[in-house]
Amino acid sequence: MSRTTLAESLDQLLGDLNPRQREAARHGAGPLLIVAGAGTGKTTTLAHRVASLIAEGTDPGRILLLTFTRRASAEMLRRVDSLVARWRQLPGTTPMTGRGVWGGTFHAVATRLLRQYGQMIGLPGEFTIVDRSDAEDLMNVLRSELELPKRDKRFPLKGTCLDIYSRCVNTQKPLEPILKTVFPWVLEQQEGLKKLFAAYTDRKERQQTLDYDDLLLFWHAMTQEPACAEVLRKKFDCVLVDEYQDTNTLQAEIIRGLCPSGEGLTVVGDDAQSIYSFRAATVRNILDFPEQFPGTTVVPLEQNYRSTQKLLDATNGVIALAREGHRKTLWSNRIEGPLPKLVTCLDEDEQTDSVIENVLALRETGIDLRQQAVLFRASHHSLGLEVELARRNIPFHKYGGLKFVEAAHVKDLLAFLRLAENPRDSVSALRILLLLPGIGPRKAAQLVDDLRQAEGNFRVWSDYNPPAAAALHWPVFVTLMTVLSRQTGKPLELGVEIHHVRTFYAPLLEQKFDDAFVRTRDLEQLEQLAGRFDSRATFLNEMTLDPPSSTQDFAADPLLDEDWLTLSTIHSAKGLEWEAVYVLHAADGNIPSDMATGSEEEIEEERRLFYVALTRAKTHLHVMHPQRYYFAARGRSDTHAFSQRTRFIPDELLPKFSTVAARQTHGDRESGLPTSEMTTADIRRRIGKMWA
DNA sequence: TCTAGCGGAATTTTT
DNA sequence: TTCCGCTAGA
Repeated sequence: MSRTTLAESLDQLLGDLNPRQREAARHGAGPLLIVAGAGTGKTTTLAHRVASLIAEGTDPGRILLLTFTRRASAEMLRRVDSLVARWRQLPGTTPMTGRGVWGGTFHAVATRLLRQYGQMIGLPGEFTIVDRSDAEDLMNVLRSELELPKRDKRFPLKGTCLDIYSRCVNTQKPLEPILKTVFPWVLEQQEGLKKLFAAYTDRKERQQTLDYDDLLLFWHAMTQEPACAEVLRKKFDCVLVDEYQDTNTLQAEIIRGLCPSGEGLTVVGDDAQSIYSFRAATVRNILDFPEQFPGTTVVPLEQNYRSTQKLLDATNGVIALAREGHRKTLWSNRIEGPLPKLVTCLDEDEQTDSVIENVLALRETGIDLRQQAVLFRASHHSLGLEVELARRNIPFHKYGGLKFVEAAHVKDLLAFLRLAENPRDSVSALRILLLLPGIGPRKAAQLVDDLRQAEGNFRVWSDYNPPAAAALHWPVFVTLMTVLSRQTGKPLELGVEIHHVRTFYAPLLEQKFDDAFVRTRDLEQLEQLAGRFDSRATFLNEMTLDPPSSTQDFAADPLLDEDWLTLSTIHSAKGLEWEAVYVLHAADGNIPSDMATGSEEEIEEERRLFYVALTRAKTHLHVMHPQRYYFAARGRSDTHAFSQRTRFIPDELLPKFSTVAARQTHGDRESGLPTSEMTTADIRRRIGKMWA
């Protein structure tokens, strides 16, 4: 193909982009930083860049595309694929495909690379990954083995220990400064913590498990070791990183290890949307990128394609009050549209009613539930709304908060499979053994040790003489584990394996939980889901790295044509957009959260979080502010406190919103009525008292 | 090994 | 207020 034709075809491929976006997509090999404001077509630009790299002859298998979530990765790869398909139809182009691009989250890519190259650093290929709560359990076991709580009653809890450990690893800083700045109240426990962390590292090594941090840590180690680094560097020609503002020190160092000079490196992000510092992400990565990589080209994207100008005026106003950051003012061609609404409600019940009324009203005008979303700071903020939606039969899907796989019964079931996959996994082994009646921590620990000495052959357990309470279960259990371990006979299909586990586990589940019925259904669904995976190892991998966010996820496929409303934490809503967005609880204490008002940095992060929430909306934005909060115990007390509107919308920003009271936003209510001190919630509470 | 009871700490966001 | 974890006693 001649040069001119290639250039012309590329022009056609990039035809939909604006000049800035095109510059980013066509940029050469030098380090590139795309500062992309909310809704400025970041995904489009990145997808076009990848597609045009492929069009110009880069092997897709030599492109690494790191995204923040699996959802974002799938979307990006889908778009690359369709762009490449379009390019193929243009005259004179050679056949090619967008398939084979290395895409995924840092953790997912790390897993893949470690399975493939881990042997270089002595890592066995069949390691298993433990999730956060498994890691906590292990921390807890070691904590008591080392008798740390005994020595001093105030030794931090397992969760805190893991937080501290994780922060050290992810910031690549020693324990002491971390304790001083982030966990000052446990400074005295420094020695104990050091011992604990050493034991934690040892134990993971012995049982061939990696936690989330290890995935990054080991990948990082490989990029620092000259021989390994060489291999990894040669593997990729181009590395592209999405949501760069939410990477932490370790991740930034991995990137630098892969592209020391910045050659072939593209990062995209928006410092105004950095919301993951609790995971040790640091905005400095994006702010300092040009200094880290001399010769960086910075391309800012400021034309917003998502929202109306009226919404942008308000969101620009909110973020302009931030203390620092790249100043940029987003603008849009979409002039038409309503002002964003600041809706004051008497209390939470009225907030719920108002949201539902408005959702339904917009649906009447042709905006499906799928194009609307309700966003909130903390997972439990949507509880009241969920109850009411369920009562009214309005389908919804909730993202964020407690994951399906974190539920105890699901963890139990997965533990059987984990142990079969990796008999050294003592956390899973302990978990299962403790399920059996008559077996407590002591016996369980002994059995785990026996298994370790027998090098994972489950038949050592058949010699064990169980206490009477476990007599019935024990032989069945040993047989089950022997079969699952695939040490003898023909391996079973994964679905069949899960079925066997379920059969064994059912009576234990009955005993352990009051709501056994619901939980059994979850496990049935898990069995169904397993059919989609080609191996047990992949299945366990996926369940740890990219767990389904709710049981509804299972149903999502067959019901794709059905309409449902999205409920999501603001964190989980990152990168997404809807026609209409409702932000719940825009009151001080919730936004910003009381938990996060300790320092100015924290408050600034809450402000950005609020900004992320607002900028998800394309046309309709409702910011809800309940004025009254009741103190917990329903029915027992009607004491309440009045709330302040979120400090992120101070008086001077009010003109950018239309301020309405919830009761006036819906229906043919008569307006101008006097406001009673009593609300429906009061009445309900009063009635509730009658049978309290 | 299991359970009841007591005292004290924590309460969010996620790979 | 609730929930967690430790301890004591059966």
